[in-house]
Amino acid sequence: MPKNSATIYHVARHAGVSIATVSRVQRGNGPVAADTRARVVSSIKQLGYRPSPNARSLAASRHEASGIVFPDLSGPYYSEVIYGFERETVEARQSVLILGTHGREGAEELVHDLAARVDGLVIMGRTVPDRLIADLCRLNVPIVLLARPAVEGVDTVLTENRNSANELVTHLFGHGLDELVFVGDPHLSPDAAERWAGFVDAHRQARRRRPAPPLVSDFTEVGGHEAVRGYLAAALHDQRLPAGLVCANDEIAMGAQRAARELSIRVPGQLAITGWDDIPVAALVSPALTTIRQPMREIGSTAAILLAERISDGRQESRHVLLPTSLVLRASCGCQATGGEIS
Amino acid sequence: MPKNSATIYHVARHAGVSIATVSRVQRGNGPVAADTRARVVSSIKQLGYRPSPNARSLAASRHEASGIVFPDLSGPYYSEVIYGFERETVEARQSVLILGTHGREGAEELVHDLAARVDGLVIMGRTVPDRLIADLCRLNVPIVLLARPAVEGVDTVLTENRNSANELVTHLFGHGLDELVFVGDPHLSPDAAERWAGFVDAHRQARRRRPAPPLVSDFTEVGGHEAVRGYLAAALHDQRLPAGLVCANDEIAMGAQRAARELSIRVPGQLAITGWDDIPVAALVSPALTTIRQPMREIGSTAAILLAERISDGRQESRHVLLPTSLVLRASCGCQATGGEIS
DNA sequence: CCCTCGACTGTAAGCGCTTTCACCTGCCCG
DNA sequence: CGGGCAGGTGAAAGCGCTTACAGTCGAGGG
Repeated sequence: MPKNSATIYHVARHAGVSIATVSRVQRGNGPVAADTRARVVSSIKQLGYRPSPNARSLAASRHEASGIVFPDLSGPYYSEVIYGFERETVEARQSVLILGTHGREGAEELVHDLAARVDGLVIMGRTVPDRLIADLCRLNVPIVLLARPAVEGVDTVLTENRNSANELVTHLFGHGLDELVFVGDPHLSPDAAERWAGFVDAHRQARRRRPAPPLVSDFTEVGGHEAVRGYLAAALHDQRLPAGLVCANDEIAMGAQRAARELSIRVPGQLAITGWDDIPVAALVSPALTTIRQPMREIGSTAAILLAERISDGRQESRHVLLPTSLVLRASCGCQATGGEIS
Repeated sequence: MPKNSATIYHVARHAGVSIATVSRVQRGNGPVAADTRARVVSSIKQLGYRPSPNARSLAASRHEASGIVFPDLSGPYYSEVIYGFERETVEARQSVLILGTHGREGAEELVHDLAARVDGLVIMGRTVPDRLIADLCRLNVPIVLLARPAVEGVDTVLTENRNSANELVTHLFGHGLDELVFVGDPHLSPDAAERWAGFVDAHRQARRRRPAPPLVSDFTEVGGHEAVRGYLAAALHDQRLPAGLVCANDEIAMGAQRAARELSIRVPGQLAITGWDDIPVAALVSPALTTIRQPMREIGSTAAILLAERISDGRQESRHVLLPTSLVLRASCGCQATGGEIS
């Protein structure tokens, strides 16, 4: 029973060559005579040799791995981004390390640890303080930031927010919906801030009254439900129901729908509700959710590609990718369309 | 500008000690005089030293990392399991590597690679062939299997399936629902096979006619929708609608609901629909889905704990954990309850 | 006063690889 | 027939750490 796997020395001895030759065969770089190669290859197979990634990393000072850092790992948004990232990264023969900070105490230390184990890092939104980013940059760790305004020296992947929000709101105005309320917290994420800005833009461009301040909610279904339920109950009491709720993401919108259902408010009859992201269930709920589609997997895969460029091609100048979004019109805003889309 | 981070040698020189002492201070094991320690600690801080995980792994032959392998990374089920796993694993000061096989060609090689980078592996269901598991066992890689029948020499985490399925079906019989159809593919996963078995059990125990064979579907919403839509359309034509659909997971059930809606079949009025897993949206759709709750995060965290036991405590005998599930009664089976639960 | 012992500390041998350099063939060309 | 030149190959120096093992030194006991 081979206690632990064979090393390069075992292979070398078995094939009657030096470890240098084994290394060359296995990496496929240096010149090796055909018969020698055959002998070594056969030994490798017989002994079931596989090089230790650790030793290799140490000697070559690269890791063949990249990491991705999230504030949290739950919910469809993150999981889809990870999906795209993992797929692309593994395709490039790199391992994937993930880390959720979960608002932990020692999060910064964990990120540093992670950074020491990978060739590059993708970091989501405001997961970590700017100082940490700067630290890592100074250590020459390639970094790609997701959904976070561009920073000097690192790449970023963003999705269009402001114009799409404008477009969405303008569409709602077109339905004759007048008083709209934004649900979410612009301070909680750069994305949300942009969406709120676009919301305000649309009002200004349509020469409407300045909209009410955002109905503050975190980005969960439960948070959205709670905020919206309280708000709608009061509005119902005052007989001043708004015409529509523009939610900062789909989960809030789902919570809003639930609140409306509980209060017997018809959607979209009495109240339009829109979301953001187009998470998989948005199309399945009833009424189906009008929302802005974000290419979530593509965010992940784009980040992976940018990172790979930095790592292998040694690109230095920073790139900033802005991915397009699309307005997905469904029933919840008052459209008859069940799945129609306008890009 | 420090090109790359400081090594143990830099710290040693800076503090005027040997690298052994630095190592001792930093690992906190060997005896070190208080003042020496202070000096070294200060140097470490000043130079921003952090030990290279690679070098450490190589020297100590452990990785301080564990890996998790999935067939796919999309959908709420996997993401929740990963959530639980990541959380627990990071808590134990280990890094987390993830790998999705996505039915790739070189998947086995990738798993082997992964195995070489971690201290232990969690593997989901039938993601990889038995032979690979055996290979890894032979290499002394600690392994925890998820949702997969126990195998000699490795740990497993399972959830209760058969009895719960029985209980669910019996409940449906209680609603006076007679002809039930199981939707899913018992051959695709051990879990599904058990659920089907429980479904059959319930029929036998209630002395009913042997149920119709499963309506085959993969585990996605789209797959479920397609299978169910075709089936229901035909059933509608023959005027032989079944009383209920027992879906192998919630996503299939969501697809089934959509199909029913499209065909104007009332749920639960004309057709009861149940799912499995209790994914977050199950409670939010309308009608809310009756389902069996699986403790998804707990599956992940339990796996992490078992793995940690194997790794650090060096436990040898294999353990098999069976996690309980609970029947969650909602509207889609005909219950009035909106969120009631029976454990 | 010498020896023993324990608390510290340093030396050095790996861990398993990559990579540089030097060396050794033949072989071709002048 | 000698020199140059590749293509092959091996020796060896790291990569940055951990960890025996071997010192060193002051204190305490015989």
